[in-house]
Amino acid sequence: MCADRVRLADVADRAGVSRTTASYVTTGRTDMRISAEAAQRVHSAARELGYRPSLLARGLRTQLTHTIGFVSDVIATEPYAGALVRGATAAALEGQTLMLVGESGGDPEVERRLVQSMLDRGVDGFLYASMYTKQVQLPAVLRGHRVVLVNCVGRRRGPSSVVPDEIGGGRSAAQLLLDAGHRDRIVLVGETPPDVIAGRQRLAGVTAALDAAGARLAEQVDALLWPDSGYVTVRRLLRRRARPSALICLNDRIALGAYQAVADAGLAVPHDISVVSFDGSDLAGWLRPELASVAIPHLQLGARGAELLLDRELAATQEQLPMPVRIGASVSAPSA
Amino acid sequence: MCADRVRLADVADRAGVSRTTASYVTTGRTDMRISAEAAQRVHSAARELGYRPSLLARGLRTQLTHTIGFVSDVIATEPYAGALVRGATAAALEGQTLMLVGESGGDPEVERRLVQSMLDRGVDGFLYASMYTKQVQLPAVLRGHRVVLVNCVGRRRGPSSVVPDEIGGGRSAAQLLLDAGHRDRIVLVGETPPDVIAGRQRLAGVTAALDAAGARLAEQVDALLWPDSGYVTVRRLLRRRARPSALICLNDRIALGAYQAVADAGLAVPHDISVVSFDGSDLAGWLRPELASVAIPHLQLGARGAELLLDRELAATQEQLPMPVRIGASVSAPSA
DNA sequence: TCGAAGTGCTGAATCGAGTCAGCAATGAGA
DNA sequence: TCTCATTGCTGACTCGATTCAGCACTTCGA
Repeated sequence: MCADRVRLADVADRAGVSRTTASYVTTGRTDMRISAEAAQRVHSAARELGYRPSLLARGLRTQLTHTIGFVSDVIATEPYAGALVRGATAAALEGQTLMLVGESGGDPEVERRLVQSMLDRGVDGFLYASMYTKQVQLPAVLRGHRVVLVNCVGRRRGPSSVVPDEIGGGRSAAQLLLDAGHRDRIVLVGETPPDVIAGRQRLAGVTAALDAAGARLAEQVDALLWPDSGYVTVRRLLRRRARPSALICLNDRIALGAYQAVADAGLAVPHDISVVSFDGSDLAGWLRPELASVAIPHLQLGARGAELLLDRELAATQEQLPMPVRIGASVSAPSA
Repeated sequence: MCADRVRLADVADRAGVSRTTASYVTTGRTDMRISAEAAQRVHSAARELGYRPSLLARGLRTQLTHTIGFVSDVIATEPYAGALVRGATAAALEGQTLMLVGESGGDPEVERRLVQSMLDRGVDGFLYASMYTKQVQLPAVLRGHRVVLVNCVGRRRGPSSVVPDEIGGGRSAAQLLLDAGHRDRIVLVGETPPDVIAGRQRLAGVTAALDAAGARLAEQVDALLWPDSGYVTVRRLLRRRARPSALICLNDRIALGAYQAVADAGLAVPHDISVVSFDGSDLAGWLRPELASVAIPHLQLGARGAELLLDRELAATQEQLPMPVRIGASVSAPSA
């Protein structure tokens, strides 16, 4: 590319030392004895020439490229999950490391090619992320390599993983409603399929918090994780004789549908019905009234994942990050 | 990393040829004469051993790493722009190339470090993207390297660039309203600062299309590109004696604010007022009625940018991609 | 005065490929 | 029989770093 790259040899020449000495100085090794004067000369030469070591050459020798791979199923479809990538790149950069990004779209064959391509480039490790917190089967190509799972967990005691504390999140959501005085007319809206951990754990957290307070979940109604499904489901709920006093929606898009259904029914949030939700996406802040939502800490998930991966000794840990509550005006005391 | 990597030497040994011959066969060079039989033996050996060339070593020699760098100001804040990254990685992968991703957050110093780090890793070129279509000053470190600007343009005849056809997009938006019968009570909502090309060109396209049809833009009112600003602005608009018959919002979030203001005023979209917008984000599909929106082709921008970059001969071209119209139910004939 | 220990540095090998110049065998033509 | 291409292949160097073993020189104690 740039033919006139400054090499270590150039620095050595200018400093009047051997390449060996120059190498020891630039890499900051102290186990070899170098006079302070010589070290100084090398440093000056490097600065004057604008020397930057070729990480290709260095990586070839040291088997360390200071580059990691980020492999996920889908990034773009989950609009706000870009924050996960962002957190990871930022934390990686902090550790002088860059990130190769790839998306499989859920296709195992694409995933295999992707991982192989990254290995060909000598990556130091992998972040393996999924967009919904779920249990995954680590692909065979990744076995034997440094991997940190982000937003997903392996089957057995596999590699390290970082996930949101969904149970705690569920508790927080329930607590918001309990604090406002809701007791037994609370409905959870959203499906909880077996492989998606998030839903089941949130449900568990909600139930636990309600039980502990002597309250109870009136019902769980299924809904796909999209606005129109939330709309249809909540509209049906509101037509019943006994209207819920509060809804816990499994994500902000369902909550958007719920808002629309509530408005259609001539009711108002939170006066007639309170709503809390999960995601903590921008959308929550755009709705009127602002939606109270238990946030998925995307940025922190990515950042912590990268930190764990770059950590010298990678003990197999399963970390849970807190889900902060995004406060909103969508909760008030139950009416009627 | 994995100590037991299969090297070219292993393949050569197994095939009973020299490393040179093995190299010529695996890289598919034909200018050196190799018997079909020997080539066959090398291919078999490579397949049997599962040989994958080290792109580190190859890159060191050939100055080609099949890796590109993606540098942008902000990715995560623009939720749907992740599609841009996705399009770019997909197109790059198509060309056997992976992408290093970095975000400067708008800080020139971070940007410089980022670019340098990528250069240290021997990237073959750069995609330099911004999240709003604007004019940028190419950072000094990038000068002299292969660069394609994505969603932004340089000052003079600089490197190649790919941007949406914002003028055409403006035309499309206006045409939607013209077709529905709107003439002279159309208001454009959103600010058009000098450095953001998108806004100014959309305005130009809208005006051109209206003029051509003998219609005219009643007014342009400033609003920040967020829902609450849109809400406040549109609410003020609706209180006037002469209500607009249609709004052209500069993005979907402003349109969301507009929807809220319309509902608050006891009016309905599109019966009392039509709305078209720009972005074509998921949000447009979530609103009721669905929002007609002129889409930013994020996926195509990224993909085309990567294609241009990987193209052997990189002539300096300025490409404009069409902005497809996302149809919706937010437009109807003017009432009153 | 001599050897041992310590100091400061360097030559040459290595990582895993690509690449150039040239060598040995074969066959064709004079 | 003696060139002279042509065919098929290989040895040795290179990319730009890291790293090990060891060399020359001083200093110090006996």
